[in-house]
Amino acid sequence: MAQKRGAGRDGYHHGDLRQAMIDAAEAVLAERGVGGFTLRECARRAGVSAAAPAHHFGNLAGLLTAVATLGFDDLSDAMEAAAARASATGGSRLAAICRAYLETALARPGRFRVVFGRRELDKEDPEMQRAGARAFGILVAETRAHRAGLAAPPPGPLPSETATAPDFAEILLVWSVTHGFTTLLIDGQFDFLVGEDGTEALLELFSRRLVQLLVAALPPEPALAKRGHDG
Amino acid sequence: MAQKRGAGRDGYHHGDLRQAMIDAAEAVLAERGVGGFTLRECARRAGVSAAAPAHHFGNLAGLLTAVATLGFDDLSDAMEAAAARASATGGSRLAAICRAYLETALARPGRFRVVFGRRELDKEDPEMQRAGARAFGILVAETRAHRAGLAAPPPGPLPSETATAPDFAEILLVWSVTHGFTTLLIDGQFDFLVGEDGTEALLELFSRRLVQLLVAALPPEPALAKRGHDG
DNA sequence: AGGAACAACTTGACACTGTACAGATGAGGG
DNA sequence: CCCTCATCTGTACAGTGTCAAGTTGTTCCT
Repeated sequence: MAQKRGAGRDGYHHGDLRQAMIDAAEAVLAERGVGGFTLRECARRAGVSAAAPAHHFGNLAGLLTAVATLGFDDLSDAMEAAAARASATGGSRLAAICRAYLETALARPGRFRVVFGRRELDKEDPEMQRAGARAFGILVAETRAHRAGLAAPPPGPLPSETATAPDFAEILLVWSVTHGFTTLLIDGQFDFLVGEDGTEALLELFSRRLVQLLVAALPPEPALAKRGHDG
Repeated sequence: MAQKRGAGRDGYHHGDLRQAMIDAAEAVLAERGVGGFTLRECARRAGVSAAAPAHHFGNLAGLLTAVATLGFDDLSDAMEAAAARASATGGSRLAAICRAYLETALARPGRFRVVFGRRELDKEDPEMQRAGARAFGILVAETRAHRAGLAAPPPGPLPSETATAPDFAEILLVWSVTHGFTTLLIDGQFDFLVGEDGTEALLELFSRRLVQLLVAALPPEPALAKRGHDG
């Protein structure tokens, strides 16, 4: 019974290999990065043979997909928490979620790289699709609420035809700025400008200046308040 | 003698293996993508043993670095050509280089992924540093010219202390938007919104709406005309 | 021209990788 | 109690990047 719940290993069966593999994957990503990521190394850390994970994840892509799902949900959690905090202190929710996006990626760059395209994932996986849609939904809702001048987005499900919405461009602009800066920073493209220890300064620059320019670039559209969600 | 110049293979020595390997690398990247990229496969296509490339590139990272250098220069060439075309037709040069960035990446997504971080490169390589600085320099110059209201950036070398320049944020904003949109599109993050065949529509959306919002977000600063380059 | 030095390439090996398959193991349901 | 079946092991295979030692051809010096 300690077998089914604990992380330990009593005998032949592991008990909770799926979770153990995911934990190991996170650790390997943190230590070695996505380049040094290996299925066999994860299995080794979980104290299990190289072929064991196949039953739980199918193949390498399956494990990475599970990690990516976690990554999406972490992104969502961080953005929601940041938005709530901003509401409490009277700050801009939209600016808060952009900053949270960047901070989450910086906290776990390996995982972030798994989420966004580095290696092949199983894009049909319903759990990952749900997690991805959730994160994107936050972006949509907060962008709309900002433009409508609302304090917070109204509750409710996301509209399904986002791609044809009149504010599609504004939404993608917010995502592009945030994702672009994050990616460039994570991948070290700013290193030749500020050195490797300039991350803190760049984070400040992003929060104080980039996001300000972005937020100012979004034309207000009070009509969206009516549509808001579900429109 | 046909040995030193041609791509053919007469005897023991190849003659121009370095270029042959780069060509093969580009082909493999185009066919199989960065995930299916392999040093041995490139060597096979160049008609050479697996260990042969080591003498020219050191290791895999060396070959990828050479490809990345090409990618940076292609980006620069495309941006310069687009800017010149925009000047001729009276369009916005800044908008043109943003679109060129996206189009270049879409034309060769595998190479673009090599340039921006997927696998480990030799970041100390002087040729790649030069190519990267050149591409970034175009971005800096065009952003400044745009804000200064100039038709084109004045000739001259780039200022060296870009990172502390007052318009650093504006420059990074342009890069972030363009790079972010490009990365998200290339990595298929928009697929769940518009399907896989919506690329053309997204390119239009980017050029007509995203870039417009971006360009409008950049506050004009005529004072930069004095500084411009070399300031 | 002859030979020596040297760069370019091959061969063979090693330690890895992901994955497939057959077999061992043990938990839980009838 | 035993039987089923998910889970895990062991082994194997093709393929990877890289290294060391040996071959081959060019080039340059005398």
